[in-house]
Parts: sequence; structure tokens; C-alpha cells
Amino acid sequence: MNQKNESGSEQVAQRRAKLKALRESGNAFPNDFRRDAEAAELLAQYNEAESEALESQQIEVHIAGRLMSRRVMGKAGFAHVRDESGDIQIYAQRDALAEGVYNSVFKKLDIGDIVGVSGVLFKTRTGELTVNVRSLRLLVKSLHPLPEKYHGLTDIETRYRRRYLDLLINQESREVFRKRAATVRALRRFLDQRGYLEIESPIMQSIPGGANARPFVTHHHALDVDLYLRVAQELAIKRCLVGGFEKVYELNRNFRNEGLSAQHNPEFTMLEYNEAYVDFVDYMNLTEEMLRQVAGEVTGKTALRYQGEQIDFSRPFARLSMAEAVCQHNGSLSIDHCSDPEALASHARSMGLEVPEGWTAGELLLELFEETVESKLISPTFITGYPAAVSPLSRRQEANPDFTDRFELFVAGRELANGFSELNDPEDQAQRFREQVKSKTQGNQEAMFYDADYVTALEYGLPPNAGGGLGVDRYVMILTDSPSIRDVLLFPHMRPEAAD
RNA sequence: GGGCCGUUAGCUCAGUCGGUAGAGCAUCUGACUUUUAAUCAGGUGGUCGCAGGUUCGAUCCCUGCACGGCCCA
Repeated sequence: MNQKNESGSEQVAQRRAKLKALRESGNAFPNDFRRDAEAAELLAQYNEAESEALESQQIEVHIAGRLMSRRVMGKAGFAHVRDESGDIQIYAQRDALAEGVYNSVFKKLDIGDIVGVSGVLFKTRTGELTVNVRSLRLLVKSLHPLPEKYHGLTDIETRYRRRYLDLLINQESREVFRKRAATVRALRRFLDQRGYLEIESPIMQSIPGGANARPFVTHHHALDVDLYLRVAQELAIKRCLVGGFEKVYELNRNFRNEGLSAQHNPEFTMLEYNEAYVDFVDYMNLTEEMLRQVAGEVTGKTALRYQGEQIDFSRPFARLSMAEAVCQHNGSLSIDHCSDPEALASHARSMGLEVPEGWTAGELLLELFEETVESKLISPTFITGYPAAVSPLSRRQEANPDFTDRFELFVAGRELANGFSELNDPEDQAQRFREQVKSKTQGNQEAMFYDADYVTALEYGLPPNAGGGLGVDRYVMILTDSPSIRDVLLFPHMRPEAAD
């Protein structure tokens, strides 16, 4: 924003003039300064030291970083230098520096410049650990003024579009991405320690599958074929189980061609994990343990506050069937009603919901669940008993084949994870794919494709297994108390800015 | 896709019941050798998101568009 004006702004022109002078007097972009300390390390080590002790030790340090503030008082001045670890103050005195350095280097620095500083540690009258500058070099001239020191950068659009500025100014933002990295590492560690194999399966596929979602299409010119960006990792993982790997996960990007919202980015990170010879109950247990352990490792806490709500991963997660959950939140319905399409439809209509004639009890139940329950599930809650019609890869319940051995986990009113005992009957799978294709020809762009090779894989024998999928971005949102998925994506998808 | 709100200096924000705009910080000049939202004095800086319309005159009113935020679908 306003980029067009900035190039002509007075402040930028002044800085460009300084850069021009630097170029004329030598290498304006040197890379031979070496540091031996970081701000946080020095503060940790010496902040408690007595002033006299520092005075007698004369500890010389070499630090580098970006100038974040400056207070010049005639023949001496203070500034703060920020490196990745934090900020530390420097103090430059004209008469303590080589001839001319104070006026020609220090006083010409602009906020945002990257400097290399050598000096000796001391404490100011107010007790702040400070580097008393002996020599000072400008390493990189910054051409644009930084956002203001007190209010910082708060414009949410600029924070997303120019993340580098956000990271530079807002330390909390850096912390979010450190926690994101820690979350990903902890998830991998959790599964690695249990003997899982991490795989990398194709992102470009000729037949996308594994989720009900509209895919992105691209084109391979040499082969002259359309390819889809994957919407899930699941079918690749289960092929690996057919191949004899028994515990497999993939943690990587998926792509779904849908709208953007505070919970949706077109590319997002999902962890999918499957294990042979376990079922969906085992996988609720595993998922619960994983989320609990990782939350503790990343935040150091068991009970989190998310957007004002208390979310406690340390307590056992609630487990309810969808019918039980709907009954809990719709006082006039009983469990018996939940298998009765008439009762469910009339209840839905009494609430003002539009439900088509001929919907099954399962479809009506799901509709009521989404309308009346989902947003109220703040504490971690597993919902089970999903209709087979909306679960084309899930194993059917033995007692009621219209439903599946599937769960979804809701936290903070949103879906966070999904899992099920996997369907490994090739003939049933083929039939489910046919139903998906029929739905697709009727206009459902989120319906699945028929994946003949996957059916063939099942015909060779997929061991009984369960699988789970975790929305990593949403999980990080909760761990970092971030209201929008864009807050946990370094470079979230934004509409292009208008051309000038 | 619909509704509401926002877009003014590099940043954070005021403001004009229609007469082409202000503050703080930043920046520039001067003073100042332990400051820390440094201080003091003075100055510079704007296509008021874009395009139309109404009007003698629009940053302000109207319409459309763009981007963003929130809510809904």
C-alpha cells in the first residue's frame, strides 16, 4: 500500500542519498563483520552483574542487528539494536570513538539500519545493560522508515501482506511462528517415537482423493495432461499400508479450492496418520494423547485460554455420539427421534431450517448437529456416529451399517481433527466411489473421483487400520490464541492489490 | 454471494453539519556526553483508496469499483 508514493517520499530520498554516498566510498553491503554474542544471551549472562564488576572486567562483545530506536544528546547517544534473540542498548560517545566516526557513522544512522557494533559492557545509571561502543559499522542501509516505535504496526492488512515488517516490529508475531515450528516438530516427534514412518506423497495428482473438496487444476505441458493439487494425503498413506508399512504419517500441505475465511486458507497444513491393526477408538485415544502432549510441550501449560474461552487439553476429552450431542442441545428430541426422519425433519423445520424432502435420518442429524451443536463444543469433544453417506472412506458400524466408525474432534466450536476405522472392503469402496461419482455428475464439485487403482490396492488386501487427520494450522491457532488462520500462516493468501 | 464497518503524512490516529487538512511519533535544522515513548525550539512532508455524479466548489454528499475486517450464506 502506498508503495507508489514511498519511492518518491522525502525520507526514502534522504536514505537513498546516504546509500549513494556509501557506494561511492566503498562496499555498501559488506559481509565481513563477525559477531560473538546475541542480545538475549548477554542480558541473561550479565544483567544481574554489578556495575563495578562489569567495569573491572571490561567484557568486549561484538553484536549485530537492526537499529530500532535512537536517542542522540549532542556528543553522545543511545540506541537499541535488535537481533533475533531480542534487543540490547548501545551507547556511543563522540570522544570514545575514532576520529569522525561519531558524526559520520553514528549520527547518520537511521532507524531500521543494520549495524555491527563492538564495545564493552557496562550499566547505565538506570541499571540497563548496555554496550559502550568502541567501533561501529553500518552493514546494511535501510531505505524505508519503519513503523512508529510506540504503536508499532497494527494495520492487519499490512501485517499479512508485508510479514517481514510484522516480524521485525511485533515480537509477539515472531513468537507465534516459533510456536508453530515447535508444534510441527513436536507432532513429528510424537509419531516418530511410536515407530511411525514419515512419507512424502505427490502433491500433483491425476486423481485427487481422500476428502470431499473441490481441487485446484493445473496442467503438465510435456505430458499434456491436467493434474490436480491434492486435497488430502489419505489414499497415498493407505497404499503404503497395503505395501507393508504399518504406521505411516505425512505432515504437509493440502489444497482446496474454496473460499477464504478466518478458518480457511486455500493451502493449509494437515497431518494424516494411519496405523494397522487398530480401530477408531484406539485412534481417539492416540489423537487425544498427541494433542495433550504437544500442547504441553509447545506452551508449557495444560489449560489454555483461547479468545477468552478456557480450553483444557489435560482433562479427558468428552466423547458423544452425534445423536447424543443433538439431543443434548435440542431438549425436545430424544434418542429414539434420532433414527426417525419424520421427527428430525419436523424439528428442523420448527427451527426455521430448510431441509429437502427425502433426506435420510443421517443427513438430517448432521444438519441439526452443524446448526445447533458444533459452535458450542468449546472443550475438546469427540463426536462419533457419522452417517455412511458422508463418510465414503470409513468402515461401517457393525451394528448399523448406515453409520460409520468415525470421529471428529471439535475444539473452540470448530473441527480440529477427523478420524475413522478405514474401509478396507474393496467392493464396498468401489460402490462408495460410484455414489461419489454420481453425486459429482449431479453437480457436487466436492464429490470424490473414482480411483480405480486405489480399489485395486484394496483388492490386494489393506490391513484393518485406523486413520486420523489433524488441521495443523487450526491447532496452532489454539496454541497461540490466534483469532485467524492468517495469523499462523507466514504468508497467507491475499487478493492481489489493485494495480496502479 | 449478502449485510455492516473501515481505507486521511512513512507509522498510529483526529477532523471538516461541503470552502482542497491536523496531532503524536518518524524525518530535517539548532541545543544537549547516562538516555530509554529522552528533552527543548523551529521546519519539511498529503492525488484524504480508485473512478464517476451532484455542486460555484467534494477529502466530506450520492453511485460504482478495489482492498481489508466482522457477521451471515
